[in-house]
Amino acid sequence: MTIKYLLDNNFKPSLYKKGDVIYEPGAYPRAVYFIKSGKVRMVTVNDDGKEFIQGIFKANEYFGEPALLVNKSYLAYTIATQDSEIIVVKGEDFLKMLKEHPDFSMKLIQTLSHRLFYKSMMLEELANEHAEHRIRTLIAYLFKDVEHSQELKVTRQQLADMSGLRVETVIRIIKKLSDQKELKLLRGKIIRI
Amino acid sequence: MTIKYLLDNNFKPSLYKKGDVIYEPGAYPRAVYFIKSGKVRMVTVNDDGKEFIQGIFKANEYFGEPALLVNKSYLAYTIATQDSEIIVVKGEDFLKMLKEHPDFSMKLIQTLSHRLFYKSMMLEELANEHAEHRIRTLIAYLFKDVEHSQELKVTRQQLADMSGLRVETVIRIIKKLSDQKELKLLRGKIIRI
DNA sequence: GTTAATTTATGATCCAGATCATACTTAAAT
DNA sequence: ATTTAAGTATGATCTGGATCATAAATTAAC
Repeated sequence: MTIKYLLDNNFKPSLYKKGDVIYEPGAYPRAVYFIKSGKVRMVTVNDDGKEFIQGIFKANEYFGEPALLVNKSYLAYTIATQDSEIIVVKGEDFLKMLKEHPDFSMKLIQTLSHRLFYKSMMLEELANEHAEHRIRTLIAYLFKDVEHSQELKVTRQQLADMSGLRVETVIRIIKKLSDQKELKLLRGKIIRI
Repeated sequence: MTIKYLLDNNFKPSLYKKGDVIYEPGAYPRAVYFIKSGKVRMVTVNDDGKEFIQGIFKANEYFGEPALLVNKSYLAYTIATQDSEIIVVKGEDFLKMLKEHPDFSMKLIQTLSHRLFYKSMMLEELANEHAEHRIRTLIAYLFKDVEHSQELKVTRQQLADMSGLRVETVIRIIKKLSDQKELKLLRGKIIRI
């Protein structure tokens, strides 16, 4: 796995504290970021300060390549949502990795394809579907890595920031879905049935 | 360029007539589609029949790889918007191309990165911005390959289908932008100032 | 274990943009 | 050159979800 490869090749992780900004919009990309431990959120923020969550990245994932590869400045903030160890791989080293390891290159293509899938799905939702449908789709998507009768580790605010809705709306819809037995609520937590 | 490579290697284009459906949602991906000539639109359609334009592809571009590479069925329809010659490259052949031509692999990574950029930008718009802002951003994006005082070859309906708005709303906003001299209207056509 | 900060909850009001309806203009088809 | 279809235009009404306000329940911090 890639992180191990990097550590074996003497790349050192940097420490980011919860809340630290890793990069911000407008900055010129110089590196790709591999998460050894921790979690980050990638968000765009509009003029009113409203956040939209473009993605959440956790241990063993990486982020920041698209901007680097197309040589455009970042669109989003990336912020550590908990203390994290992140290996910052300089652009040139990343390109070398791609060149020298076709299997990694292939993996990257698949990763990018997955992200495109998610974004296409959400675009369709935001463009055409009403609040309830959006939340249903989003929850179904998030439930896919959650066991039965386990909880979703996501707040209503985060669901709002992923779906383009407001917290109050999300809260009302979750309640409704719970009434319709599509999910369970346990002390506020959303539980997969 | 890739199309030339394919033709030189004896891949033959298929003909699709205007309106022909190249693939549809749910179908299992078996190929990647290279456009020799013509144009296609990729659209998702919701239960009410409302379309959302996920992308427009023209000569020398290709489409359909993400679904193939992550091995998931298609989300969208792809429809020829004019008579088109399209080289249908079977999955295995496409994978072979990727393996044998690292430069192509690199190009693909960049292409996917570009598409991600566009989708991230539009997600932010659909999630957080009002109609006028969305249309401004979208038009600015489309104007980037349009000369000064040249027209945008896009209808109001298409702008609506790319922005998640309704035609009437787009028409009203375009009119307003024209009043504000942000663009010119010539017999209905949108002209870059 | 107590205080502070998040998160969840719920009602009341408001408004941007959807929807409906109808007409005009431009481009395409025959 | 006409008919037909597609696209643009504009007013009137309606509505889903935003916004505002206020409080209760959890969780985190000290």
